[in-house]
Amino acid sequence: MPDHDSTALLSRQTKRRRVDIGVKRTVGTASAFFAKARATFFSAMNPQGSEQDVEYSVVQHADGEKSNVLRKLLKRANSYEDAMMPFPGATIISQLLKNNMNKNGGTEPSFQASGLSSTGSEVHQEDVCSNSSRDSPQECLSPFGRPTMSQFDVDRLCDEHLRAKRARVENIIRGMSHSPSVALRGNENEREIAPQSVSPRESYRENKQQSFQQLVSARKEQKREERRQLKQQLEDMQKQLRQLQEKFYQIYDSTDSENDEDGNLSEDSMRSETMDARAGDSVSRSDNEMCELDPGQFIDRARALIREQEIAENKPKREGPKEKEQGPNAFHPEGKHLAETLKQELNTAMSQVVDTVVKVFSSKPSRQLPQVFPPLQIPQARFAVNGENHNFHTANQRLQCFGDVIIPNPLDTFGSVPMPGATDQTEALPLVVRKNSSDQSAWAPPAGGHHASLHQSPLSATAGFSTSSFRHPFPLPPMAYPFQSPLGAPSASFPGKERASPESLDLTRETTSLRTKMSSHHMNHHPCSPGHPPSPADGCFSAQALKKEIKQLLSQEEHFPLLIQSYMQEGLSPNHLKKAKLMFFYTRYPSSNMLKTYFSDVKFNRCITSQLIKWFSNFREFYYIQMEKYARQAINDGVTSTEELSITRDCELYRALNMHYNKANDFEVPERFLEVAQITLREFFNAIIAGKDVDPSWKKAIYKVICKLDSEVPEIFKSPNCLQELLHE
DNA sequence: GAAACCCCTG
DNA sequence: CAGGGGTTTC
Repeated sequence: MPDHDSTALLSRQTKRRRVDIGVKRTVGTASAFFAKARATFFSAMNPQGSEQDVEYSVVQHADGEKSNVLRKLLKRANSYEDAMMPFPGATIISQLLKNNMNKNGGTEPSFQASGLSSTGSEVHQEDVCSNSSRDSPQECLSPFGRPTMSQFDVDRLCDEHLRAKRARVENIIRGMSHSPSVALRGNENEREIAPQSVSPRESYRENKQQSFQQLVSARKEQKREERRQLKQQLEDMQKQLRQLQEKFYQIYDSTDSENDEDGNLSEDSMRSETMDARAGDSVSRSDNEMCELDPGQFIDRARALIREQEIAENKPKREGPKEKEQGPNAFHPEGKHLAETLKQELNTAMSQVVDTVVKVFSSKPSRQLPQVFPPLQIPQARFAVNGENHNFHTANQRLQCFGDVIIPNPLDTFGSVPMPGATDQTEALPLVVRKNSSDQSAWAPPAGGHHASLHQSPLSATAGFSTSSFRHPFPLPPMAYPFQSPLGAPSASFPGKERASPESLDLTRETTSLRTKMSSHHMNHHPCSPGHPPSPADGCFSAQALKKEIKQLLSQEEHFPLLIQSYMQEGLSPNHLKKAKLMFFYTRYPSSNMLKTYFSDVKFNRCITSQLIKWFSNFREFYYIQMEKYARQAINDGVTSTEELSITRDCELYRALNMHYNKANDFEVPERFLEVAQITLREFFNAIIAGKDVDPSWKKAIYKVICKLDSEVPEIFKSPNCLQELLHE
């Protein structure tokens, strides 16, 4: 027997790994992480609702400003905390007292408007006062501008002030630990403590104010704590972003070492090519601003690139022809284009990460920010393109060039990013996680629209469009994330999904491979903007240009073996499974070398090999089970001669097999398979008739026969796109 | 002893 | 279809 199988050890090793790699766990952890961060974030930011409105209006409407979102958020977290705590020793109580005194002075129009901005020095004063008011009461009062009081007045006021303060402190404590109603009763008690300090009417007003202040204060304290947590989490995110940056530049350099010394240079050169003066200015300024903050700088860079891409998109007339001419031109050497494409793709993906992080914070509108914080529309804007959209092309290039391959995003190397649960993903993920047809419910975005399919195209998954990536803003690493293209049952499985994105029908027939439709579907249907119907332009791109670029890319393979290899799929997709099943019609016992030949788009490792072998092992298992079953059935039916056993395309056995390996029945089963099946059936029949089935290993003899009946698998199966070609025939 | 294979289970 | 335990083969 040839070495068909290597499952035992390999699978033992790899399967354990698969279990550890579980997507769900990663999703869940990341989800929890960011949900927490988001909650904390909003809690901390809510007090500044008005300012935030402005901020996120900018985020939504001015793409140019989006680049700074995260940095601003980080900055705000800091500045807000700074404003609240100008001095480490400033106690919350002293702030509360200060607020009360401001109230009494009638100088505080609103908490948000002036409470923070005007408190710096006053808080200090209050702090000093609370610590040393007996020694220098005037200092406490000086902010109120009454330096000419007599000593008696000063003493009296100070005394009153201290008593009132004590009462307020007690109230504050009560207020912090009781409901508002309870706090109100506490205020009433306070009147007994210091009834003589103010008139009943004033006292009532003051108490009212105080109760409000207590609520505000308690909330402030709570928010401060949350803010602290947020800050910590943001720091963690910064750290992760820094690592992303490193990886980014690492890849960046490797893809563009031709004319660039480092990532900055290459980026600058890119920018100079496509940016106009205005945008260039802002980006440069942005970059300068970000020099102090690495992750922020990184974010800005990624976003600036996106912006320049968008700017480029707005000039299709100028940019399109230019792109097309540059390929053949000497101005752009062979491969430069690919490098550019890859760079843009990298940048796009990076900014998706950033967008996703921001979106995590923005996805859950808070009470205070009901409408001013809509979901970002970045991805859609980015992919709502015309035929010249380079970015879209690059996205599709990957999908097209490698057919059903899951192209690991260059961000793969972010596997080292210490995301919780995101272990070193170098092996395949769960082989075929879901079935195409039976799992449709998983595809359809739930009513909410926010828990869209977990099955994303590699593009959308890594680009941060999807809920899945939404849950792990840092793209699920290398993740040979199964590309759920329903090629297996195109006609059957599509309608339901297409309903959600009918615009994908706009795709030109030329490129309407089902896979392309799927990719388009995914891109159009990212849940980032559930309430925003995708633009009809989303699915419209130039098939010609696409094909051209695909050819160009393919022709450059030999120049970029490493790049191409890095774009090879690290996992097996449902389409690979379907392909394997079709191949089973030709070969029941493929060697591992053969598998490597016919699955050349897969980056083979032990796991992949064993996985494929296991697939065929499972195919054989089903095959032989059917044979045995049918043979026994024939015997029971009174068949006595193998001559009576024949397999036609009408017989039950064939239908069962066809249903299993060719479910959609869109592949014409080769005649040879019928012959082999018939031989197998007769082998089983004869063995059973001869009573060999009493031997526990009686099937082995049959296996030995059948394994010699393998025939050549057609060359077309060596093509990564063989499914499209086969099914179009 | 490792690899290949078989068988069973979920 | 994946996983794992048991058995056989080399």
